[in-house]
Amino acid sequence: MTPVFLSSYANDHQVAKATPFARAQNLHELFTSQPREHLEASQAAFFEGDDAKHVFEVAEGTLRLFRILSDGRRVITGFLYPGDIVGVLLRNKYLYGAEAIGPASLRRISRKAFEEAVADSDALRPEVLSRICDEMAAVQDQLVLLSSKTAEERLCTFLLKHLQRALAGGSADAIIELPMTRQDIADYLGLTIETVSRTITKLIGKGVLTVANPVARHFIRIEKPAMLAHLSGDGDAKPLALGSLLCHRDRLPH
Amino acid sequence: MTPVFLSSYANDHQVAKATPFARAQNLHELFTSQPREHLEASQAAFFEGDDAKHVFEVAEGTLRLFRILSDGRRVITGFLYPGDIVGVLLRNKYLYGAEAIGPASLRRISRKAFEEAVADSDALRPEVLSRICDEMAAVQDQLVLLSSKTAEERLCTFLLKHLQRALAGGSADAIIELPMTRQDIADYLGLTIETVSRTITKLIGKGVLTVANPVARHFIRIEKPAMLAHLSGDGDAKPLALGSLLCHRDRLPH
DNA sequence: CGCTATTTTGAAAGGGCTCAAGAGTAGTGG
DNA sequence: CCACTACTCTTGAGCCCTTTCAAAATAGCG
Repeated sequence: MTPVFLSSYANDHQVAKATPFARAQNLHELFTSQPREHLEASQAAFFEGDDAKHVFEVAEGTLRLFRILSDGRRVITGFLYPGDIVGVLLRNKYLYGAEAIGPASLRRISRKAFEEAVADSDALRPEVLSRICDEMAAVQDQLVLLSSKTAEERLCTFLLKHLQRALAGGSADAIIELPMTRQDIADYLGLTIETVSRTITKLIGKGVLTVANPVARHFIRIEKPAMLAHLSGDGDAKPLALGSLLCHRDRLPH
Repeated sequence: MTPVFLSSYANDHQVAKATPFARAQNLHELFTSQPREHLEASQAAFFEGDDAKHVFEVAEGTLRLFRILSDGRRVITGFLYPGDIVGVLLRNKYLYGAEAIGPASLRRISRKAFEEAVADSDALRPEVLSRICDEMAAVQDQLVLLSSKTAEERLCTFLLKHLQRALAGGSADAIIELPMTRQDIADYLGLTIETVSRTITKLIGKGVLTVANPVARHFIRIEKPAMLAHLSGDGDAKPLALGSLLCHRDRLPH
């Protein structure tokens, strides 16, 4: 929550003239010509309830999306990583706040320009839909996690997702970086910070993971990925096998 | 889970020829010329993992959207009411199953026809976006509910939402119908059926609501709407006042 | 009226929370 | 270099809410 905003910010209407958004072949290109805006740790890009006037793309760093409840509690609804776009799926107000976990930078264009570009482009629309699908799928998974998983399952699911992201990103070893604090993880998983800490300790005890000591507690090495996956509770047994087999005849024909 | 599918089902490619979807002024019109398909109680329209070949509109009744976990537990991710459309926001497979709570009927068109109609119509696209926004907002709210609300708050939130739906629908009195079973409510709120039952009993004890005896337990009269709202935990104190006021200077300028 | 499914109620156990203190990690300045 | 402070994280003990297990009551239906 420290102040000061350093980077210069160019009015996006000027930029809009210079760069014909209509020619963009993918959403990323909409942002490439925009100036990078830098965020300090804990600095917010916007708050819940702000007028949603811009769409942002994360250039560097990690952001947290959060809502503050009336009793002061915070719920983290998701994290944003480089390449992620935020601000698309809403009416007039942002549904959540977004703030940098560490130093971060992003680019923005106005919602108006974004929507016009998407409306005019047959290439962009499917990508928007595709990203929205991913986002919805992620929120649904989170919903399942919160409604029926234990603390250990939640944490393992969380770590597993990060492991998959790291491996997909080309990382050879099973070391994952968790830039967010324990409190962030707790608020994301619907637990307390104490439970997160205790559960990590328990997983270390089981030999599932170790903390990469030297640098910080924010780097974790997964020693037993298979066990992690098993403990995550996302059934090696296919979730839908039962329903499909037992009730196949009850389905509407097609 | 009883079998038998009664209504005749016309291949939607034939129908597509007869009705030019491109002329539809709203999404509802896409379905009006389609035959109604009837569902018995507990009969599924589709299951999680099925190829997502159709988009459905609910004509009558209530459906539940659910996922079955590997350990057999069920999570209900939402309910569908008349006028709701399902099957839009996904890639190739349905992310959840959908089954009728009581007798229900729906209309369908192929995803291909739906997507073509939407792609061709400047009138339809905003409506799709608008509905997706609502859905995302609802899931986000559910996420907050599951991650930080108590059993009583969850149930009150649930009842309040139904009350608002009933009042918005023109219902003069504060009686709401809950067509779903207690087990459905439990699976939706991330609780057990016993806790749901006990919490309702407690709310009756507080005078917040009464059960409309004659017909069934599925009709509930809200005696103290204000208290219900208060107990729902969605703060009469604005959730974002704190963040907005304290940290206004930390936000990115715009 | 009897059968079944759903709901309610009761008692006991458990998992995560709360409260509280201790340990490790920076960053600052003498 | 070492206090000093501030912050994050870990660990401990007791409690509470929800779950679990079990049984009774009520509703739905042939």
